[in-house]
Amino acid sequence: MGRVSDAKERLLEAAKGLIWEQSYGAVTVDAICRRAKVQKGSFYHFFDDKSELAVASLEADWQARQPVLAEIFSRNHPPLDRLQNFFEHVYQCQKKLQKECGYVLGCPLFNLGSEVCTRDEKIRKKVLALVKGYIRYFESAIRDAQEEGSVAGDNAGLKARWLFSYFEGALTQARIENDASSLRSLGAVALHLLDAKLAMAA
Amino acid sequence: MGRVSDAKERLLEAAKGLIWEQSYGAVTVDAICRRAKVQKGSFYHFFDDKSELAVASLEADWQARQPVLAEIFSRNHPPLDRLQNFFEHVYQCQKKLQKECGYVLGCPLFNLGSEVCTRDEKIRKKVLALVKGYIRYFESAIRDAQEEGSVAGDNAGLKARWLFSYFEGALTQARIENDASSLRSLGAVALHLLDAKLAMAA
DNA sequence: ATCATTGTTGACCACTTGGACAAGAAACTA
DNA sequence: TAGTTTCTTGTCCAAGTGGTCAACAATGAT
Repeated sequence: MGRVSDAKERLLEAAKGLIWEQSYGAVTVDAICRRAKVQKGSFYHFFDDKSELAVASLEADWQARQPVLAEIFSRNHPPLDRLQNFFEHVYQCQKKLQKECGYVLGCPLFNLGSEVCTRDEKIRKKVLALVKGYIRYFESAIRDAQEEGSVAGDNAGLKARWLFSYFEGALTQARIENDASSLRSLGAVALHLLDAKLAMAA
Repeated sequence: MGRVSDAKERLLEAAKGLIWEQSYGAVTVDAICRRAKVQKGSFYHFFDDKSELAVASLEADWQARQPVLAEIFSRNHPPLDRLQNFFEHVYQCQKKLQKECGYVLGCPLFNLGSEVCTRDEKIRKKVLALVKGYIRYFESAIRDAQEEGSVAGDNAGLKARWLFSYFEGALTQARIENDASSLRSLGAVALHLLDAKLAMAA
């Protein structure tokens, strides 16, 4: 088996944190190693370069979030509740970030994706794959809502994309403003956008 | 008067283009100078550093866009038409970018803003100021629409922010996907989001 | 115990980076 | 014409960059 170590996990965690707090381009390999308490030699033992680490860190983060997402979007909950709970969850996360690290950081996927998409095809592809994952959660909730009649129409795929765009736009704006308060109404606006029967109730 | 030159304008233009196509962090002072065909010494004659150039370039770009924006959002046009025309204009711009440079570039303000907002307060402030400019255009159109009865409610400020979030989210997603086609329905979704009386007509 | 595997260390390198600078060139002014 | 201001040029530098490497250390297998 050889020597064991959690250096790889520490690198993934450090990269995720630094890139989210700053940006992909602003974070150097040295800085990642410093935060992970790992020598640069070890870095290159585990990863070819920063780009590969970023992709791995996106995947690790996605995997780590699965339990929470699966619970929130579980079919045990009424479809519109799933969305409301998801948005509330995001709002709480961003508020917590603001309190703990001083910044509303927005969405790590979109931050990174929009930064490097014209220059790093691998990261771009990975971001797109994970974005699709989120949209599928949205879509299934919307479809179920449409089937039970709490949302109009039968275009769940389209509406999921609209909603996701609004969601990401709001997150990015919150990041730039460094103010999470506008995210409180994410769920209410979502109902509006979806043409929900109980619109503006929440 | 001393020696005259358009090097400053060339630098502004080069910076705008490079940062938009790539990202703030990926663009070096050398690269900007190369594209602008200006020596580095001249760069530092006009600007203190890259950050200051970026701010100046945002401002120059905003000024240059004013005539078009003023016309689109002129009170001569019916309020909902203003929004429809604006979104159509953006769609055409992004399609043109895709054709001419190979990439859908999204919004220069949000791209830059979300990248540097935690590390460069001056750029962040400038981005916020210009964002506010766009939202004010939205708000005035929405308010006029509400007054003439084509949009429900009296919360123009709020709705302008919702719409802007959706708009920016869609732009960023188009950038990451490198596909402008989803921006075609910007206007239609906007009517939906605003609770417009003639929703989905366009 | 020895051995292959796997992870660690820190020195090392070529290259790029932002930025300073002094000398010169172009324009306008007196 | 001489002088002043503004812009240009090319060189130079210290610091930081991504990335390599060979020697070393821990682990489990035989």
